[in-house]
Amino acid sequence: MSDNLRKYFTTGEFAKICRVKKQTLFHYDEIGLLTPEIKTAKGYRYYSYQQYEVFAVIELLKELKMPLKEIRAFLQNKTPIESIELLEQQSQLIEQKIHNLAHLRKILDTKIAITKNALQTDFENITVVHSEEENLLISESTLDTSDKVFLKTVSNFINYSDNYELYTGHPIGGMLHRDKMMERDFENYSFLYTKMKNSWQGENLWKKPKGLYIVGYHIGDEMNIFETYDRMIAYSKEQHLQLNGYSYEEYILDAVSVNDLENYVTKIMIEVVKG
Amino acid sequence: MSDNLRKYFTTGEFAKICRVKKQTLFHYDEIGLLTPEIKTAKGYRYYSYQQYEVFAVIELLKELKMPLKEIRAFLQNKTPIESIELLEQQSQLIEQKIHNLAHLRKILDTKIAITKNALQTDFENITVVHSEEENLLISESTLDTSDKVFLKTVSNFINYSDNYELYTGHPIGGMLHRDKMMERDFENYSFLYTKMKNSWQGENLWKKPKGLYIVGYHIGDEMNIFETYDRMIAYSKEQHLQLNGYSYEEYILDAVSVNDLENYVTKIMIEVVKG
DNA sequence: CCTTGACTATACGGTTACCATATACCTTAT
DNA sequence: ATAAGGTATATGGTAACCGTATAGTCAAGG
Repeated sequence: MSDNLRKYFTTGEFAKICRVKKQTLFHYDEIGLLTPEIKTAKGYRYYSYQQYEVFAVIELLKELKMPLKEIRAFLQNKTPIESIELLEQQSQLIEQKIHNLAHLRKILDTKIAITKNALQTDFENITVVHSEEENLLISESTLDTSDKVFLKTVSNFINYSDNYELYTGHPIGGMLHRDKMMERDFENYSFLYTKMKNSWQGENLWKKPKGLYIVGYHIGDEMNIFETYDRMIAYSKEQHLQLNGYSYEEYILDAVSVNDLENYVTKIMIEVVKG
Repeated sequence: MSDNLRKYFTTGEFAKICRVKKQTLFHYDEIGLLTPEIKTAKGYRYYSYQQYEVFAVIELLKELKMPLKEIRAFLQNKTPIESIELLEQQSQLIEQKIHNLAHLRKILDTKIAITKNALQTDFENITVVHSEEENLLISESTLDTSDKVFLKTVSNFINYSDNYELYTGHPIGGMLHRDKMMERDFENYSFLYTKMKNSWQGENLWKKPKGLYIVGYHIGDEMNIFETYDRMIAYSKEQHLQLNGYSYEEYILDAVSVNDLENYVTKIMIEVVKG
């Protein structure tokens, strides 16, 4: 190795330090992102160990999803002040990302909890349970709307809950009024809803009342949900319970945890009173 | 719209809800990741609003850098138990990512602080400062080593500090012994170092002693660093200060914040005693 | 000094997850 | 019935690489 090549890494060595493929360094050289400090007449590349710092910054910015072109533009043309500005922006961005990841984690944990719960449930049994008050986020009314308006409402609802980071992993359910149930108009939901953390206060909030609910599970296509409603209504009569307010329907096993429509499970909770 | 197409979104509508391009949904259909619930004879796609939940999960897993193929495999072939397992893994993974991002942020903030500091510094002035004890992580000895061994040591040092997440954004500096300074053997570092948080305890720790240091700044290529050393040594004589222990050299402006080698700035701190 | 084995560079094709655009077709509102 | 606007398919392009083949280079040992 000629004298002025001392203390320089070859591409392979430098790649090992950086924990990337040689290819990646070739690529970075090609696009002018990170060129070796020395390039011999024969085309051999030599990197100084100080260049590792540059590589580390590239990696960092890449991790934050900045395109290589932008990283190059930044590295090629900057003053210390511009550099500080960019780095401060990125620092902020990291904070946002952490926040976002924490939110994603909450969603995952909710989904896990719901699925675990479903696994311990006997879907054949109809039961009566006492439920505490719950906070629900609800859509605009979807009662007796045209399909078009219904879709618009769904769309608004999803966007709203996404915008305000209100989606917590709980499924989007439907509220069916007792009257519609009696009319066997099972698809005519009054509202869509999704569960909120109990502390949340805001617009479009619905307090699902505390009290007695008949709980049943419908397995398979929602098309046939009337079958389960029939069983539950029959049960209510046996138990001398009167339907009251709304029925709350939500998937507890869906495409995320099972394969076929036949295995989907919808939980149905109908508000009732003794009488 | 035929009767059984009611309450379904077209590709464009669904794309809007999902905040992606239609193209993306075409793509997902093509690779069998998310196929619309209904496809007419004419090839028109219709998505149910429940499919949004599936899309949301896909997005989430994608965010965690899972390849679409794997997401598809997961969605196509699973039991609730497998599903829970995977989601729990991902939840863990998010924790790691958050941890990692927090670390990246620390690195950024350190670099910002260093650069800001540099901007307020007059590089022409040589000063004497009293410095408190500092924790440094140091490499194996690089004194009088061959170039090859030196490079191996650098490589080990970088890997070590990366492995243990000890890289905090502080530059990798060099420690030059007084004797080598006097011999004008300016490239013969005894150790490489990088600054640690003061709380850190572990192997390869060096306590940079508290006491007096002559501080100077070298602008440009390190090749000519002897010029700055000469000025500093002359200054030490004027001030009746004796060189003692080591000189600590580190970049405070490098390729990350300035463009050309000529604008790089190396901070030099030489341990001294009155005498 | 020459050979040998390990390493290097270049080139070319392939991959993933899309985006843009052109063309032809379909739907719905008037 | 027609126009406006939305849809599907096809094709080509992009980013940031990875894999592999080929040929050239280096450096250590005999």
